[in-house]
Amino acid sequence: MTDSIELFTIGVVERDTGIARDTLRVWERRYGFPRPQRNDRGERVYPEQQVRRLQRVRRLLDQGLRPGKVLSLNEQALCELETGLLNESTANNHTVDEIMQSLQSSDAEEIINLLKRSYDKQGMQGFIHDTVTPLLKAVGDSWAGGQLQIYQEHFLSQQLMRFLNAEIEKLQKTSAKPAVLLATLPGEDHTLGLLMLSALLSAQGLSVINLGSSVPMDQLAKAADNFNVDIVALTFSGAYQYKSIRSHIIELRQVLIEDIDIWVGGEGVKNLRKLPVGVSKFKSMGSLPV
Amino acid sequence: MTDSIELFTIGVVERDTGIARDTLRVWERRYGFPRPQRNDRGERVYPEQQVRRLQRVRRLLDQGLRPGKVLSLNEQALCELETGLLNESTANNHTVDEIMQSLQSSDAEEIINLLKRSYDKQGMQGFIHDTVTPLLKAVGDSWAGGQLQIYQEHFLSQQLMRFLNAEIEKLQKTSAKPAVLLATLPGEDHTLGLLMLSALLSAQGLSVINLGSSVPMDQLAKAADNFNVDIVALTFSGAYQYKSIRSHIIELRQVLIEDIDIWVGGEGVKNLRKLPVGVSKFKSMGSLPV
DNA sequence: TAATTCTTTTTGTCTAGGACAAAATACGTT
DNA sequence: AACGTATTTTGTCCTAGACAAAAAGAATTA
Repeated sequence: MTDSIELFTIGVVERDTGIARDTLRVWERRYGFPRPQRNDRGERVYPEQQVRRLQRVRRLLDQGLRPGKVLSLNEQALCELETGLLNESTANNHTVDEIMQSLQSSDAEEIINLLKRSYDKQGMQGFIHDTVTPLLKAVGDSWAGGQLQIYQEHFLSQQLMRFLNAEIEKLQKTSAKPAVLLATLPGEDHTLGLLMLSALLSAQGLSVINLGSSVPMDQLAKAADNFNVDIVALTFSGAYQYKSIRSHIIELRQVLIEDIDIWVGGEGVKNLRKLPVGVSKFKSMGSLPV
Repeated sequence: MTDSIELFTIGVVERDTGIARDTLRVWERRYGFPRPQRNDRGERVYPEQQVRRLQRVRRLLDQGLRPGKVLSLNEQALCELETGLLNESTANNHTVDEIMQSLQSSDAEEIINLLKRSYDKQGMQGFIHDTVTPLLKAVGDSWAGGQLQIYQEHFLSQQLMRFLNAEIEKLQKTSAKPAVLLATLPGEDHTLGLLMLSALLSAQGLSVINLGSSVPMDQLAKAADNFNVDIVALTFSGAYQYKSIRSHIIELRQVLIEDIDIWVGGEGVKNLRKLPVGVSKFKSMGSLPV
């Protein structure tokens, strides 16, 4: 085998980390990291280790930390920061532990079985609240701790999405009322959260129209109008800045007909108090303002 | 209302056309198109019309034409070139027409019914090949022609995803062989294509592990190893940087064990000719190299 | 305590035109 | 027709500065 370390060009790193070229270069200039080698042409080439670290950095940034804080850290400080963000709320949950174990051993079948069993036992509300939510949290922590590969996270997401979609399909009632329009605004990619909500609402007999992620506001308004819904529900992940969330909500309230209620939820709106009239907040997936 | 034309920054154009910034700039320098305006900061801003044309240009490049030929053309010559290459494949398809109509009138129920009926009649292969694929094409054309709202496209995507996921869930067989790993590389978001493929393969009795979109290559290799699959299948949409697809495939071939076959498909690889040993291409969703 | 306003700092995106290798084409030979 | 070589085409990467949008901090109001 070769003992040369694998090296990646800036284009590859851009794709694999989701960080733009220009940003990679300016980070190097400002914070001293990443510090790629150069090939014979004088072009940046990034060793694998730095790419990995960039992926970890990105994870932290997605959680709301700022580049200035994260990028100038050494390895040890970065680790501490990561573990510091681990939520200790790992309330013992047997099912979650089992699923995590199956995930570690790449046992696809077992994961599916465990999910099904858990759902059959708990019903939709319990399943989402007591299994899926803590499971996702456990996955996030595990990833930050380096015990989980990205592909394992992807795999689990896909399994969950398929499972939820399949159940929604079964639950779907025609022309039930009230009708809910579900979406996230541009910049927000968390499809899984939407699906969870969609499943919950469907289970409660509501008619759900899920538009998926990254729907521009004008489109949202048009859709609400044309589908003739009673409620528009949005989710905001923690990465969203609360100030812009507020203004977005206000804007949406102005665009929509008064008759239509607005529901907002997700980590991003947790600390939001005063809301415009006609806007409700659901704190957890369990407590919907139905 | 404002009568000002909508203007897009180079970053947005990059996203919407799949053409890299640097490429957009160098085209401007070399061929004189695109020729964006400048804002007060001196930055390029592209009028909507030029973005549309860039998308058309991309289609032509994807069909094998070269930038030097296409970019220096005037509007009329471009049109002639396009009509010369027009696929006459707009075979009348009643189901597709019906669905498009329901989409226009925002009739959610009817869409679902039509999909189900079509699937029951045709089976998975026929459904994907004769309904979904032409439907997506129709949606694309309709969108390009400005007759369809973004939200309508989103809505249809969600319906299709749910439907396919539900069917896959039913079809799923445990420990069937051979096993296929499914994913797209980073930068490629077209989840729906993956789902279609996943459904087809499942219907043919294969065991499918779908990792979803944007999986870094190293993760793909690890996953293939840990899940012990026989085949890795990737899809590339037309929006993918066509130049880089080949090098990606070659890279993947080097990373994977020889025993594992590689399948590639999607609009992006349509015009790819020479492929490395151990790499197969499936042209349409119907013609899988099983 | 929570929302609003103002100021300062941080951060990502954009610019220029040159350079160069990889891919595609054209040409010449067996 | 198949292959090797020369030429053209084409995409990606470079530098270092600029600047607005976003976020944080400070001060004020309800």
